Amino acid sequence: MTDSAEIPEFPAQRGNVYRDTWAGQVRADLVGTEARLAGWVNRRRDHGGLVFIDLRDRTGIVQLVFDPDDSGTAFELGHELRPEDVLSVRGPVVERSPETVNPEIPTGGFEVRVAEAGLLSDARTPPFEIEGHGSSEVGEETRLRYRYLDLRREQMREALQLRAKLVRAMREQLDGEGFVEIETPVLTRSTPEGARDFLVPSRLQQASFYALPQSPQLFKQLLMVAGFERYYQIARCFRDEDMRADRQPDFTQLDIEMSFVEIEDVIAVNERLIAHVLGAAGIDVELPIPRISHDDALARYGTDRPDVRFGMELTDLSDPLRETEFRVFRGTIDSGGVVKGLNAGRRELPRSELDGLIADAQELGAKGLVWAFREGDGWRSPTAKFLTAEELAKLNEALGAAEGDLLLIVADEAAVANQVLGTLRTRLAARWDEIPAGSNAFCWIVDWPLLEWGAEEGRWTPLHHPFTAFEGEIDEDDPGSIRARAYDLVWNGSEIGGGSIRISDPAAQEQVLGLLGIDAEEAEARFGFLLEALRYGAPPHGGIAYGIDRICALAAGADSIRDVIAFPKTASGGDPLTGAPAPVDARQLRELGITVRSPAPR
RNA sequence: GGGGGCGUAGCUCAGUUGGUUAGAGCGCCGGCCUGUCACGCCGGAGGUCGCGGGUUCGAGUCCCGUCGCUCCCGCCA
Repeated sequence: MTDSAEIPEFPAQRGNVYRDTWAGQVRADLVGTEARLAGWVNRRRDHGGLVFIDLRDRTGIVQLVFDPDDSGTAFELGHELRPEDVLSVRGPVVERSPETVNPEIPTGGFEVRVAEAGLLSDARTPPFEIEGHGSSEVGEETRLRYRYLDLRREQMREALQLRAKLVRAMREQLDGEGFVEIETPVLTRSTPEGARDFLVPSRLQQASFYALPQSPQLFKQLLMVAGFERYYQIARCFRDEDMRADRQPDFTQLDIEMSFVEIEDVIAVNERLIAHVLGAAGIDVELPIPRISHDDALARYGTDRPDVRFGMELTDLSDPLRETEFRVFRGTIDSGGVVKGLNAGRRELPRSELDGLIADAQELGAKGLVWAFREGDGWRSPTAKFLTAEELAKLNEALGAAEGDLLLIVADEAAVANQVLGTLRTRLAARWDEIPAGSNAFCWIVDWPLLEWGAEEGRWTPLHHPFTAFEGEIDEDDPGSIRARAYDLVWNGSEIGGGSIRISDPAAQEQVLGLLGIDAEEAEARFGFLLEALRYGAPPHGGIAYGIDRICALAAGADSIRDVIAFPKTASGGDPLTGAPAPVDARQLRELGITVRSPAPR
């Protein structure tokens, strides 16, 4: 942060009772003027006869000098100050003498000599240091318990301010393209399908419940029927599923829908949008964003959200091995599975790390993992003895293996092989620094199947949602072959957005619901309002929804979306700060007609 | 629902094969210090080793249970 050219824009503070200058604003142009600042004591360096205080506000840090020659009373106060005390000061901005300049901070060439100071709030010693000592990170639970202190840290201040900037850029771009921002309800109706709903009991209609929206999907389609044509919303959404580093029970979506559009129209608008939004974070997006078909993504990267910043693509080795005598491979192929390989490049790995890779593969669901190093025309590998020289040569060729390359091979059901190798691919690339630092790669995943067979449910289930439009006619005998008019946007291996053209023909909608095992009666009960609306003149329409938390986390370089959410929840859905979720008064429950057995209400 | 990791001072952590009074850095408190910026120097306080039970002459350490945090799988239309 030594780039003094970049002076952030701070709101004017003239006329404010406590402050006319932000800490981060103390620069050359203020030298010789008198400034009033207010903020928190970041650090104190007390030299006995001279006290330095680093004053922190939202914009940065500036050094205050408390010198008895300037003001005896202020000096006395300076002596008493402790970290996180809230302070207001007045005094001249001066340039520091050359030997006292601190090149580490933007305001390091200047300081404020305090003529007058007031303690606005006496702070208790914080449970952790706001500006810590580098490497040691405070535990997440402690951070969340005192989130208001955690948010004082530079990293969190900047993350939330970046988030605000990105959201502003979203509105700028969409407003400029004629979109209308419209709010949809948070208390709405459960439309079971997909994720588990959060339910809210109705007091006025007991035994009935609202559901919090998993997305504004149906409302935005109704808005298209209503003729708004271009809609967006920064929408809070709720899903009662288990958490991850990139999943919270409540999260924020940029929800967009457009009428009279086809895939190309939606993609064009969204490429401009994403370029503008990420441009606000200083990230260049090269347009057009490349497209990869869903099948290709699985074949080459083992996942429908591939990280395309690096190669190490997967190779299907089933063909060269179709006649092999090696039972592990042959058996898998004969029973409909695949043998897939990954050329991890030239590596020297000790046996212990190779064993570790096998353990990783097993943890991910594989029965095992074959490793090999190309050596001459064959392999150095425990598995080499089971394969003929001819097979080894074919495999080396298929994998593009050069001398010394490490080859990793999984034989399993296609889904397992892809999951294992796809995960190892990204893990190993990260471990071996194969991902160019600071690089960004985007891709659209297109040409999705509409449905997949849900073995657990024993029926076909949508890959996106039941309102996704499809290509051509529906083949009732082969639902798996139907292609969806859907697209996902993937950034560095994270799915940041997904959408589709929607079904605007009520008959087609009923047909798809039928494939999902929802008959006309049930469809009417659950989605009747949508089907009815579609009968009153629905334009062709489609849209997309972005995970704002994920976009911000990626833009901020954060490992978890919790670092770009002001008050996130823990992995068990709790908030250590407020104590939510919590029992409620017995009276509240009585009013709702709810009986709770355990834990006992207060 | 399943698997991995973690839980010791306010914070971040170390703690040997089960063995005397559980340590370090930072922070905190007191003193000294007029150019520091992770200020420095001297001194000091601070512990239910997550919680409960068990084994043992003896448990931070071993066993069982439980709670919490975290990562992953399942799940997330």
